Amino acid sequence: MATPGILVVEDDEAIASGLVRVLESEGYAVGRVDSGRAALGAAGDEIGLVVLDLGLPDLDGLDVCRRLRAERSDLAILILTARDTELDIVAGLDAGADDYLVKPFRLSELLARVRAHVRRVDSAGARRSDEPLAAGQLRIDLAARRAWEAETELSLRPKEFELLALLVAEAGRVVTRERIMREIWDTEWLGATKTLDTHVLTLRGKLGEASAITTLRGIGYRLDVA
Amino acid sequence: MATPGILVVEDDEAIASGLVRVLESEGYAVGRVDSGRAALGAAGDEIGLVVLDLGLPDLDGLDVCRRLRAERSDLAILILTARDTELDIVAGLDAGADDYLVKPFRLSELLARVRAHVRRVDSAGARRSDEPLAAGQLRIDLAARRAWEAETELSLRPKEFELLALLVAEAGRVVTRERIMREIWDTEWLGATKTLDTHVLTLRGKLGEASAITTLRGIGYRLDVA
DNA sequence: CTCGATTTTGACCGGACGTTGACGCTGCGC
DNA sequence: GCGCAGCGTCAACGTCCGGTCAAAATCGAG
Repeated sequence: MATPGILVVEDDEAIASGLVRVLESEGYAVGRVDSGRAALGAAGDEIGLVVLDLGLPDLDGLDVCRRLRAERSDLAILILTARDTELDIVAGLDAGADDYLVKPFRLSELLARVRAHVRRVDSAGARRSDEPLAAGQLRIDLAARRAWEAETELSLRPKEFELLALLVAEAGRVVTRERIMREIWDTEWLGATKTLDTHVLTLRGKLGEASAITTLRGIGYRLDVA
Repeated sequence: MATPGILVVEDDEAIASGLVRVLESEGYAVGRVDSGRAALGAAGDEIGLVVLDLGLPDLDGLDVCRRLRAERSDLAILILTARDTELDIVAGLDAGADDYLVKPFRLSELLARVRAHVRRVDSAGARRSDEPLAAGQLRIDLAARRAWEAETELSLRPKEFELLALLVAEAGRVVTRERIMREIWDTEWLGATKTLDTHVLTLRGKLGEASAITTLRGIGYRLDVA
């Protein structure tokens, strides 16, 4: 499982299937249940993120949240609700939720937050941390957050590491600027900013001859290894 | 089916005939019906995209959408409507729509989206994007964005690459100037401009003897391989 | 709060790339 | 054979995109 699965817990048919469709179109593996009890049963190891509606028919949503948190400390929980008072939000976060979205919400905002949580879960080690990432001389240990070129370890800063990991994962293929910005900086706004360029620059400086980051003008970058 | 047909479902006479006219002038095969019931009957295999207005006289538009989706999972559905709240959009996407356009919309935006969907439907059916494209000595890797002739890699600029990819994909068949301008330059304005000619020129210079770009006077170009 | 590490910004530069326009060529209809 | 329209060819130009670097802002540990 490259990306962890998402479980949608929502009893309103229209909203639920809409959410599932949108999330699936983003490439996530999505499961869906319509009650709190079912949620507790369905949140297996393959689930990395739960999108939880609070207005459930059987159990209290916050209670479900607490139990999920108790079972799986590494799970990301995103609460959806119509209640927006400060107290509600505090209660939700206290119950172990990682995030809180008030209905009606904008889809783009939900997706942005889902991306953020998936990324967090991804790199926190819920992912097959031993799934060895490599290309040519480059080896990457996501769990330990370390990278080697041949036998020498690279000294990378956090963002540099994420960028290199993405490029290695897609070695030989073009990775668009848009995608990089989305996955590492969580934004689509790729206007006049030199952030990506600068990081590519420093990465190039730290890589040897055997690994080259090729620029595809107007498109993105591609990691080419000997 | 080179380009999938488009079905316009709209009961307002003025809007409908306007849409049909514009889409036809873009080179699409366009059908038109003015009721939900007729839409369900008219959406045959030759239809790749349905432009669906939600304010229909007989059936509920979302219902039509759901039924279309149930019958043809590969169909692209673009909804037109005056309702623009987030909930409406979620409901629309839930009903199986792929896209959503709020009236009043700009024609250019509609056309851009139609293009995007047609492209998707087009390529989803035939080839996978990571499947290497080839014709004769020419090989093209869309994912890596590289091209080879025999064993030597070609050094192509962005537009040249896209042009060659299109020609290779249609190798042996004529590709009209109109289509090239639409797919690569996203415009139909093929008046007095030497842009295409120049790119064909440079491409010819970079290709060897085994691959020839034949000119079809007044029509377009055809890639002929040994 | 302070300091150092890390990230982001902004200015500047260089060059690749796309486009244009003038001119020459060629096929095709008359 | 003539002329026209469509295409080939080439050099030149303007634009946009990415590379580069230093300085500023932000973050995070202590």
